[in-house]
Amino acid sequence: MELDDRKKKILLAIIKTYLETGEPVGSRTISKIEGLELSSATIRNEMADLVDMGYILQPHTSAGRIPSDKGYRFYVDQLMEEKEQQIEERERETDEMKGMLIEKADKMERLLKQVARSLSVNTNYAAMISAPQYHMNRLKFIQLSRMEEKRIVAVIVVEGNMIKNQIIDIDEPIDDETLLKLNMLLNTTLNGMAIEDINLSIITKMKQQAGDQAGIIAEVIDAVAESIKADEDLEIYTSGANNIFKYPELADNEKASEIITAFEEKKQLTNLVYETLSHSDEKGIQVYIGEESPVENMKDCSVVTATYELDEGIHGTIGIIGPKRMDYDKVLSTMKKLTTELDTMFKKN
Amino acid sequence: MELDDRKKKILLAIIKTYLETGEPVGSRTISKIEGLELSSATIRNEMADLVDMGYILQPHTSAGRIPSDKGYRFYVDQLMEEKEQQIEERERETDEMKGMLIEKADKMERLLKQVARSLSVNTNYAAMISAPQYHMNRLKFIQLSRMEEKRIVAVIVVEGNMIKNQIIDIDEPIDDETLLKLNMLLNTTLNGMAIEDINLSIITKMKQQAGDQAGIIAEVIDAVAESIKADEDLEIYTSGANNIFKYPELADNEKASEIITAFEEKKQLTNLVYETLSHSDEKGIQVYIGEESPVENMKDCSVVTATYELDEGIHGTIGIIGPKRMDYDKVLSTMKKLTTELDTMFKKN
DNA sequence: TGTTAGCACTCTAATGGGTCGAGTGCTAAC
DNA sequence: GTTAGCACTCGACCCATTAGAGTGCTAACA
Repeated sequence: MELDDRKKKILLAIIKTYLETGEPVGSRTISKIEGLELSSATIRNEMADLVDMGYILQPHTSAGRIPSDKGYRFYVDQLMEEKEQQIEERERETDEMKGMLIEKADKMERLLKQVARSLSVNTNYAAMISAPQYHMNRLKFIQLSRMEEKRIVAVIVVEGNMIKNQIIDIDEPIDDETLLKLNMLLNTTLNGMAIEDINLSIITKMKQQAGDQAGIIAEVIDAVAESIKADEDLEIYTSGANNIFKYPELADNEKASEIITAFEEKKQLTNLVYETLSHSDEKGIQVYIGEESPVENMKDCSVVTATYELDEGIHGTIGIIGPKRMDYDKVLSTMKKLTTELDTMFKKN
Repeated sequence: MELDDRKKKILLAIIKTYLETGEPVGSRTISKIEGLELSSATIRNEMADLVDMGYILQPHTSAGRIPSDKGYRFYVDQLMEEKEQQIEERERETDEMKGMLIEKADKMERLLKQVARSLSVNTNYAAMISAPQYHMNRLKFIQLSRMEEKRIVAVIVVEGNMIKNQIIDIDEPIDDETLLKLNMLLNTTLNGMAIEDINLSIITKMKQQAGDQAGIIAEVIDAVAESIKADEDLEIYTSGANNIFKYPELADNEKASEIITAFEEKKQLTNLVYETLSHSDEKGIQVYIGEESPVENMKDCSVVTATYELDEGIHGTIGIIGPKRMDYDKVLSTMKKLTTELDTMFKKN
């Protein structure tokens, strides 16, 4: 069977009505509301077809219909196409929502928290944001300083001005000259290098150049290298998890517990971020409906994600988690505006 | 009316039974279980008295009784006294729960997360832990390095080896000599000082000593001072918030939402930490029952907190949030063990 | 051949009565 | 002061009934 024009119209009408009311919609409702001017009986026949084709579901025999995942998918794809075509309109809207953001964020962390908060407050869904991923990025600056006699602090700055610290305990004191030499060596060798490209052979080469294979210098170099390579946990900030209680279909104990767990053990969200980043070239915004979700605990939700760009090659992810009958229209707009705003904001800094 | 010995016994029996079953307990239950050997009728009379005195509640006329906040308070106080007296016994137990903790934590952050997790998993309640407060603490080391021509990175180490970073943009280049001088000045002036004691007059004095009231040096000194004084958000890690869904009395939408919100907007937990720290000299562990809770959103829970000591004057807080009918006995033991273990662990490092 | 009116049918949600059982409060006797 | 005994209360559960929304099917219509 084919999804002809009339079926499409009816399907969209069903979904829109359901998004508004949250209740199964019957044939009479559609027959009245539409510009289609068809009787409820006709609608019923078409609806039966749509059920067969898997776009809508019948909770039980004598109830109305609700959209299936496939139905939502159809709706969202439709919506995305429309969005594409009204870019000029967006310009205007961007101004309207300026107030939505972000007073003055001195620190990245605070900014991210604010963004998450603003997202959840504006949409009434749960929101998350990941700190930008600088993993693929280049070293910019390394500095070792002696803090105490047998203790060095290493400061490592990465492109994008993110800073790592590491305190290194050494077995015997190190003199100023050696420290200076070591600083020079580290900087000349490593600056400008991608973290990924730092490997054992480079480290060995450094040790050789330092002329000391076994002593303190090797020790320090190893510690620095380890600290550089150390996989930082991907920082993720969340906001508005409590919003899920506003939607009865998510608010029962079991589902709520699953979602809350996912939010708390950021690990699952981390997967979501990686998944999003790996697809980020395709399109700005991605929508995962129900079973499509890459996060096991969110199979009953819809998840909308987008990437923002802090700087060449430094990406982060924002996401919204809500019920499947989410106001996709609003969420997509909000996401699009927000990412654009973030992008321009970062370009300025 | 007075709480005589028999009433106490009955009250305790009621509370213990309720803690086990979670259901209102009737007079017959008590009359059977007890070593008191009283008939249910007698128990009933005593129970009526206990209701009058506010230690227990009657959900409705023909139901059993449940403890009131006042009742729980009585029970917990009782329990705390007992705990005091069995310190020697604890030695043995400490071994048993070694496995509970903590493999090898390279970073403070990871350690704290592990502790929180271990707490929530072991107790089946929600858990939180605050990073140690180093606010009242002393500066140990300051280092300015030039990163780019007009950009300096400041590294500030505080007692307890906690590190702050600050990138400072300056208007014009700074030469090596000045930077060195500045480093010396900052370290000689500020090292060993409590952060609290750094005030405007000290900063002004530094500027005078540097011999430059308006130029780059003043600029840098100001930036460093600001960074030192900047109030870091108190870091709080949580775990097992989803545990609240295991307790029906907390799992309805409204209450769950409140608790989850408190966990997510760490602000309320911050209050809890401050409250606990301000009382920490009284006693190791504190129990807040229902209305006693300093956190508005947790009026339906019980909250158990304790402080740990990382180093002289550096304290943190751990907390457990659960239903009022919490297994106080177990929670108190776990807390006590954990704080001791944390204390010794930090002493070692 | 597609559309529609009509009607029997299905299923849920809501309502109300009836029963059961746990537990109380009170009284009278020990 | 303690206890046995008993009437009473109240929620939990079960069941039958009803109302209403919505369907699916058939037969008639354009």
